Amino acid sequence: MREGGVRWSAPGRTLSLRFCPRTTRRSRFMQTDYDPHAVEREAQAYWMEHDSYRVREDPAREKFYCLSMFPYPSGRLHVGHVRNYTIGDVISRFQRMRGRNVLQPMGWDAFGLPAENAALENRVAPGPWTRENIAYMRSQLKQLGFAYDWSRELATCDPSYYRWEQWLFLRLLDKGLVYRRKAEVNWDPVDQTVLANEQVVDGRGWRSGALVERREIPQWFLKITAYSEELLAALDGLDGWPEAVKTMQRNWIGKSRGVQIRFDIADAAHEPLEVFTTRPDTLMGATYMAVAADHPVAQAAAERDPEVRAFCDSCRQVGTAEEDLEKQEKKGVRLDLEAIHPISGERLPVFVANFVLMAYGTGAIMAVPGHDERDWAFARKYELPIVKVIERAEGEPVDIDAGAFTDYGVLVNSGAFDGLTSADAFDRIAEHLAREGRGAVQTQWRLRDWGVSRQRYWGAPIPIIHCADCGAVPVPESDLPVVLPEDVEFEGVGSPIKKDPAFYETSCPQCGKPAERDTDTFDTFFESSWYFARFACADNDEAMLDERADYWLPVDQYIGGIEHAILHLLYARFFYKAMRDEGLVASDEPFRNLLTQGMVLKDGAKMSKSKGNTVDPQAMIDSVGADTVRLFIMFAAPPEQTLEWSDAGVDGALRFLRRLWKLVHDHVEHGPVDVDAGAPEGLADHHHALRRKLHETLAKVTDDMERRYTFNTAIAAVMELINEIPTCQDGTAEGRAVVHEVIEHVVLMLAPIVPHVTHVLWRELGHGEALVAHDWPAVDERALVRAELEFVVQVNGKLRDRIRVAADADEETIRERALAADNVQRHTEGRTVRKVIVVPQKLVNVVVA
RNA sequence: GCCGGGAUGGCGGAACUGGUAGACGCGCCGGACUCAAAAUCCGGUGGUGGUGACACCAUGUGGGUUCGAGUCCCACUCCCGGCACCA
Repeated sequence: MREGGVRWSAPGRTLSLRFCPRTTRRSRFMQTDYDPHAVEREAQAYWMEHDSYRVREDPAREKFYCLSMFPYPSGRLHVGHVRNYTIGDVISRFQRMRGRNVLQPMGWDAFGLPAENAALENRVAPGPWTRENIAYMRSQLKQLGFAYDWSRELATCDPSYYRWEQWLFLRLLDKGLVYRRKAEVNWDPVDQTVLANEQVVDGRGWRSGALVERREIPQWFLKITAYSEELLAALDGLDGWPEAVKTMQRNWIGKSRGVQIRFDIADAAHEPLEVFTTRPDTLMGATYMAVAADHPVAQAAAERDPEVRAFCDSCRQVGTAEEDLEKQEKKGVRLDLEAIHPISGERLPVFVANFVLMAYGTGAIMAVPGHDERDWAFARKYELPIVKVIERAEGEPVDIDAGAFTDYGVLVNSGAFDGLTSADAFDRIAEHLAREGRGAVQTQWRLRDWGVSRQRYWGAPIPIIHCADCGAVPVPESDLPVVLPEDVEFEGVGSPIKKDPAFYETSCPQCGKPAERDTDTFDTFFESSWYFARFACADNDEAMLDERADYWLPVDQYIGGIEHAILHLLYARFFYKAMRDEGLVASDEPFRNLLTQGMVLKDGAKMSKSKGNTVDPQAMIDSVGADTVRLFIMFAAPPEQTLEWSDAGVDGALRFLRRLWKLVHDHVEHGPVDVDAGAPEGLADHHHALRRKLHETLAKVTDDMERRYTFNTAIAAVMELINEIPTCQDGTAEGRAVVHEVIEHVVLMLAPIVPHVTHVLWRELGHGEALVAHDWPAVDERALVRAELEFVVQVNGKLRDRIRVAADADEETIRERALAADNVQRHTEGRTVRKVIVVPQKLVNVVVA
């Protein structure tokens, strides 16, 4: 049972001696000095012995699912992890004190590239390497005292985990949400292998140094685009998400309304060119066309013209990363074709250009250099005409020679459409084209389907068998999981399972003839797209999810790095909706509230081994203890902001905990406290003042922890409160009782942040029941009463004086007192008072001529 | 290149809804304790001028709105995150 909130002078209390430290079990004398390691050992032993963080589903209690993004087991925790997990732990512990049934699980995002790299470097297979890392990092998390329910731990590299995503993949395949097509990868022609984008450095393979080529291979895709509309619309309902993240996702999904226009080619036998534009109002300014290097028109031209062929080949000598493509110098080659403008009938040259992407829209564009910056730069370079067709509605006329004008405006040089606004012209031109059968209004999305095939070893096998006769055949459910062999030799490049007949040789489930398994593995975002659901029922080997998921989901608070704002969070949202439509979960969105933490920097730069500016949290835990690390990291900056690491700041945190320890020690050493002497009624002024400060602080800290998540200001407020304690150490029983109330509340308020030291201090304060079972204290409204208020007085917005007035003074009185203040008199003397603005509780501004 | 974010003392940061700029901590300076040092405790600490009361300047840069701007608007500089195969 929980001990109630701390109550002071409860009516009818007969025992006035609140505690007797000398008779408390275990500690006859409190340690004089703060010994973080002894304290942390004791607290952790208690939690383990009592299984304090094990949670069970309890429909009678309000649940709170608090989740931090699980780590990739790279070997050791880094400071970013410590920050992420401390934030999650503070929120979890706070919510628990608020009476919620809190689930805080932890697991391992265990598949991924680094294990393969480590395998090459150290000649350890990815499996054992990963599991060793997990064991070490788990011990680190335990040392940090995070309140995880370890019984739910999972690792995505375990077949008991990935079998269910193989199962779901086949369900989605069945449903038509999975398909196979060719798609481009980074190909290293020397190592004969596919490279990840990060393995392409300046266009070359990181190991071989060879120029990377884009190459097409067959891959599996998930139809995330089937959910484009819902993924976009549902963002509006995610009130608990940061605006910045929602904006990024909206832009990523990129819904746009435009017109698909057909341009005939002068050679009547030629297929027409289809383009998509969001600016049909600029159609009359189109002076040339451009197609992607992979566009059939460019490919056909390459057959005829060696120069075009060379250009198209050179376009392939770039990785697949959009950043690389966009940063290239805009180049093109003119084709031996002319397009016909659908309205003017003018002939337009057609280029193949490296800035047109086959993956977006139709792979062809109409270029309007007057009103698009890229088109403008390209036109300048190749001396193509630039025509102004949009004019500003008012103000200076547009100078098209200085640069493209991309705003909306009024049409000029557009024949029958002159004088229309851009918005009207959009509709009129779209109608015109539709009538002529040359175009139609269309919605275009930037979002592309999710390619999930990876040509790598250390991932979950894709449960498909390729049969010469039957094609791609799903592995029967009864044969799942397809287990990844872990006892492999990992040397050189290429995936071991692609060379392992024992893995890939099998028979076709349909016809029984010899067939081969798919040797690709899933993108690791696949695992991280549903792990949060599996934590609800990680032990179920009969089903992916069960009714426990209905109790815990959705996640009430998700915490992770801002770098996951788009990909991970969008894939997880998509997965959740797909799982919902499979009847696996009951809600629409996986994460009700999202907190995106900032990076941790050292000397103004991201920590990295190459820069040699890393901080190892383990060394810190070893020297100053977990509580100090937790305290510093929460005090140094609010969670969403980048955090600048400071060793000096760590010392400051340790010093604070020593002071706190000493404060409690000295207080306890004084012997029992008569708490009734601190009854709120009739306290001396300075005692009432401290008590008011306490309850004001409690109100602020509660708000900071619950609503604002600004733990740095919560800690600062507690420090301020502690700094006021000496005002009441006056040797009176009343002062001592108030100080006692303050100290107990300080320990409670700090409990979510520094759980070990507060656990021990709470016991030293004479409580038989552990702090972990205690509720968050309540604010005593009676303590907040003030007789007087201070107002700041400004003259013309500059601070000139301060006045104290009775709390219930009316505005007229405040105004009079403000005008009468000495320094206000000096600044208003001989000038006319024009206006007096009174801001309640705060300030008076006297406006003079 | 495109999308998102940030910039406040010597440093990390505070100022929550347009209302006291610099809370809290670090560092530094001075003092106490000590044979001495460390640790600890007490006091001071944005800049300039003034013995002082005070005054002026100051939130990346330049403009604007307002009685009042760190906060809102416009333009720019630099830094950070993401860009679909790092996680």
